[in-house]
Amino acid sequence: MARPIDQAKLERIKQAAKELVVNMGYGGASIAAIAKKAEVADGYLYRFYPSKQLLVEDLLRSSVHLLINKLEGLNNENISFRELVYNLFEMLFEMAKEQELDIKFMYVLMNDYNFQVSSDQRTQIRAVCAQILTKGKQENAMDKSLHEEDIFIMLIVYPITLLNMRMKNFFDKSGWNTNDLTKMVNLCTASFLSTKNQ
Amino acid sequence: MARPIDQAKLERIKQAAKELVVNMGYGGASIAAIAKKAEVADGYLYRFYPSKQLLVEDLLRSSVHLLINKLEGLNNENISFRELVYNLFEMLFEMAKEQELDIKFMYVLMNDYNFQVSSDQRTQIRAVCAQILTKGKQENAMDKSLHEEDIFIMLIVYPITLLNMRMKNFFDKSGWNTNDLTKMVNLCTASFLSTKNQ
Amino acid sequence: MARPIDQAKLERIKQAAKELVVNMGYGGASIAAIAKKAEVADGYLYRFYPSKQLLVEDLLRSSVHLLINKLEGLNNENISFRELVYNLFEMLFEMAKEQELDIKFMYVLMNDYNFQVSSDQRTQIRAVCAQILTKGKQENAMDKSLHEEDIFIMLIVYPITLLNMRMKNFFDKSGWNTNDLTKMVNLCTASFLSTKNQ
Amino acid sequence: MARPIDQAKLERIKQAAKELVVNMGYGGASIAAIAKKAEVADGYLYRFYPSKQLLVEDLLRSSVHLLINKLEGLNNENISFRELVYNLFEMLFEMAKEQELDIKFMYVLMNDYNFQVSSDQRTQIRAVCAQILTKGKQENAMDKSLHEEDIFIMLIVYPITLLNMRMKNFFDKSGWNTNDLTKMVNLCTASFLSTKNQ
DNA sequence: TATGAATGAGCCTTCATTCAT
DNA sequence: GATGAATGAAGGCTCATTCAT
Repeated sequence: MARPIDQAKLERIKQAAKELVVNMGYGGASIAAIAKKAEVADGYLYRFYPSKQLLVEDLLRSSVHLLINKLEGLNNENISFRELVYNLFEMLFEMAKEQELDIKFMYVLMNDYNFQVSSDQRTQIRAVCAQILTKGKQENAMDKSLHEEDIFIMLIVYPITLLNMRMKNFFDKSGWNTNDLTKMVNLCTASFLSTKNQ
Repeated sequence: MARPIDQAKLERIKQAAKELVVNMGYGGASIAAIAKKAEVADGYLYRFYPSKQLLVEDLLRSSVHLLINKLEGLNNENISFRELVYNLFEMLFEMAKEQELDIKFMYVLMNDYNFQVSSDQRTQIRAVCAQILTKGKQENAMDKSLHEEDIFIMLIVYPITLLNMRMKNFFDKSGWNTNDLTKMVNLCTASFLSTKNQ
Repeated sequence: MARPIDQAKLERIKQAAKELVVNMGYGGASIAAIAKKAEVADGYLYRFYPSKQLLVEDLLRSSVHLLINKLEGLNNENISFRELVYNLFEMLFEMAKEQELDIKFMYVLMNDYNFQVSSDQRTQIRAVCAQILTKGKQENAMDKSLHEEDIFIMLIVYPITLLNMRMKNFFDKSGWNTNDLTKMVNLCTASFLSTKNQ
Repeated sequence: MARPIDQAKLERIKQAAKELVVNMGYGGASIAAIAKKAEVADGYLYRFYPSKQLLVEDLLRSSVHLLINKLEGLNNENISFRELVYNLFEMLFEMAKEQELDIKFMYVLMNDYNFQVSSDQRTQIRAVCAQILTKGKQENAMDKSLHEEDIFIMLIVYPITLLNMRMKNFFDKSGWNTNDLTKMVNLCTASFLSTKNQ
């Protein structure tokens, strides 16, 4: 009977919040700025979220959720370990293009003092890393001494960091191509065979 | 005459600012809190810095400067590439203990959106990475295809990230020891030999 | 046709508003809270009242109206002055039990700075007080020097204040009984004979 | 070395707060309005009080403290019970002229939903009332059945209510004089002899 | 008729910065 | 030089009110 919630508005709020957090940091993403960018009334986002903190937490959760889903999808495919790494990096490359905002957003918040990936999502991530670790060891593609955190760093942090360095032009390089992809896969898989070659 | 006193106060201000930024985030480190911790009047730091932003920028610059110096020092020693990596990581491990504040401070600010490593320091870092790259290639310890940014990521970002994961207890691991050191050196040097082993 | 439904809803709104004003204060009684408690849409009450202020004013008017009615009823009975006082206090005691809400509501709003008993109701109250005054003087139950406001204070403000002190547990007393009633009547009627006994 | 706190500013803040609470109610006394009236920067009062609530609580406490002091002073004088009542009312009459704001302020807040006289001050008030009660009974000026709360209502609430009615022109009467004083003393003392005369 | 989505003014509060002393 | 009193812009958030449906 009343007019229905305009989902587009909520979507614009989320989008605006993400963009502003990415471009100005959490502090720079003021409620007023978000509302203005979303072309929405100042206090409107409080219809959906009880606080700015929780809005951003929810967005982080969504972005991480997206990543976890893709990760789990890849992990369930019946492919070799090397292919897994390749597909994973390829997926991240694509995300960095098609969901650039999500990648940047995660990058910014994973390192922000006020935020943390929630403990249940951390558990999920850890579980995937553990499965990958097992698979890698079974295929002899991975040194016995490695731990989940090594997987996490090399398969997630490493590519995301590199992509962000490129996006920020940290070393006068920007963009990426198939060569980068191959090189990174090589570097990564080589790292996992560490002790074998010492 | 009054100089020594001033310097001590300035030093206290810097220390207080670092500690508060590390422990409370940039937003949580209010001028009033910094001044109180430094036992100095609220407005006093404006004798040295025109704004809070510039104070913190200066501190970041100092911390990065310290890191660059150590990096250059290591690079000038007449040692093998593997030893270089070992010494570098060892140095970072020690910094993480003895200058935990600097490590954390850099970590917090390198990813904060309001701050950036200055372009001249970025150039310096790049230069050191380039030298290390050259050395590594000369010694056949490094694949031809590698680039300065790979050096940077594997030699700087990787260990700092891991140390921070441990400090933040991301995967229920905290602290680090010599085993970690060896493992990391192995992983890192192996990664640099990537294509060789494919 | 739809009228009965409307009336029920309006009644629920009024009741909810009263309860919330009494329990949370004017500020705490938000339109949203009132609407929710009344199980009615947020904007619905604007069909009946142009503003929250006017809604509450109307409720105050009703409560005062109820009181005035009872007052006038008592005054028209053919009883002695002392009986009048007794019946009046008894009536207030009962109201405080059966229409606790109205008593509290009046108490809260009569002293709230945003509200005032309307001047016509003030006139009515004054008229009743004047009649009681006349009756009292005729029966020699009341000193010549007394004025309508003395009637008002002793017959209305005094018992309501006492009831509220009891309800608020101001002096570790709560509740009231027939003893209190008799005592109050005594105190009140005695006060009206003031100069006689000096 | 720094400029000293301008006590006049703090005083202006208190005064402005009191005036606005009295004239607009707690809700109407916005921080911005208080600051403007006090000719002081918006957030300045937070140097002295941690919140608006606590500012007003402090002011209430001061006003009540003033009243309690005067009450205790009167109670310690070696005078008859009737003189005590007379002096007390006279004192309130004077307060209502010279500290009109304090009287009004107390009146408004004692009935405001968000405030209460603190429990220690309530204890003090009760103690004074108890002493007066004892004195009155010793002098046979007071019925045995009376309680502290009767003292409080007749000696404090009654005159303050009347003064406020006059100040608000509730019944087209304003101001007060010696006649009122005498009349009120009579009424009050008579009320305390209630059962004697039944 | 009745709903509740949407608005935006205004609230309390914080804090970097200025400047009189 | 050094202090800290004082400022005021901006922040997050609430809520009475409007109006499309």
